Order: sequence, then C-alpha cells, then structure tokens
Amino acid sequence: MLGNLLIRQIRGELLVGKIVETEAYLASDDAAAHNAAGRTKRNHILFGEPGRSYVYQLRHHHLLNVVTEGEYRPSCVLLRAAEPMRGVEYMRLLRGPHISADTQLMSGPGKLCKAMEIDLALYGIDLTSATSPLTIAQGEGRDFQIEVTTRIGITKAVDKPLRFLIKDNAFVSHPKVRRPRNISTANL
DNA sequence: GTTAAGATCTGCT
DNA sequence: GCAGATCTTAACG
Repeated sequence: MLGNLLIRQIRGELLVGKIVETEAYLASDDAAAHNAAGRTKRNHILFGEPGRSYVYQLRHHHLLNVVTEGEYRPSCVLLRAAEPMRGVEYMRLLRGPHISADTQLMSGPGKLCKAMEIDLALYGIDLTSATSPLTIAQGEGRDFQIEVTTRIGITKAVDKPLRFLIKDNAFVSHPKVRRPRNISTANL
C-alpha cells in the first residue's frame, strides 16, 4: 500500500495523495482490531470483498481503512498519512485556515479524511474502481525504505509491529504519546 | 516546549 | 454509562 496513490474526485476537483503511513489490523489474534469482538453493524464490510472501504467515526473524526483479505477473513489496513500530490489548495480549504505546512495536511488518519472529505457516505465503496469517487491506484517505483513500528493510539495489542511508513518521509504523522493513566494504588 | 480538555458516534458492560 | 485505531485549542513553564 505504501507509495500508492489515494485519488479523490469531489465537486469537479481532483485530489491525490501518496500513501506514506499505514497500519495493519489482523483478521485473528489481534485484540486491537474492530473485528475482534465479531461482526457488528459498523464493521460488517470487513467480512466481505477485499478492496472496499471501511470508514468509521472516532469522536469527531473519520478514519479510512482498506479491506484486505475477504473470504471471511476480516482484516484491513488503516491509512494514517499521505503526501499531497495534487489539489493541495482544495485540501487546505477542507482542512481550515490553521494549517501552516503541507506536511500537516494529511499527517494522521483523521486529518487525511478531513483533507479529502472522506466520511461515512463513502462506507463500503469499491476502491479498486476508477469510477469510484475514491480510488487507490498503483504508485510509481519503490524507491524508498519501509520502517516498521508498533501501532499508534491503541491500548490493546500494543506490541505488535504492524505500523508501516516510508523512511525519512516528512509527511508521516507525529502523534503525541498518550499519557498512561494513573493506576489506583489499590490495583498495585 | 508540554499538558489537559473538549468535541460527540458506536458498541459493549 | 464509558472507552475508543483523533485532533485542535488554550493554558502553562
């Protein structure tokens, strides 16, 4: 997925971003995955064909995943960051006036969705079809190294090496470390 | 530079 | 009720 292009067509605008950071969520043995507790109204698309979008809402934001395996194996890849390649001005409009650097337009899963106006209206669409309003197309060469780390922002299965990013790319996310919650002395 | 709070949808206890 | 695959703003050192 890294290096491929995320292409959004909206109101006559063409927005393109190169995918620079992803996370994998596995079909089994992954407590952090949404399918860990089974099939729900929210996640049912994971259980169908690969290549569809799995969009869901977290607090005030939307997050975009690509369904990967199909065949009743509910796995997906979360798109966490992208490098703007085309339509930067429109992305700035969608993101708001507070963004100073292009590196921050899509440097996080919620930001990426906002910069491309991706929300639940795009749930379940076919990302492999060129006629979809949101498409993933093959990028150019693989002239980069891939860095692997643990995943960001989760509280379960925190040690799995399932975050992937293009090494030395300036457009990846820079998440603040989530502070550990104080544990009551009664639990020590 | 860091930290805390707030916005507010879905699904589990 | 509450926690969660988040992000921004405001307050502080």
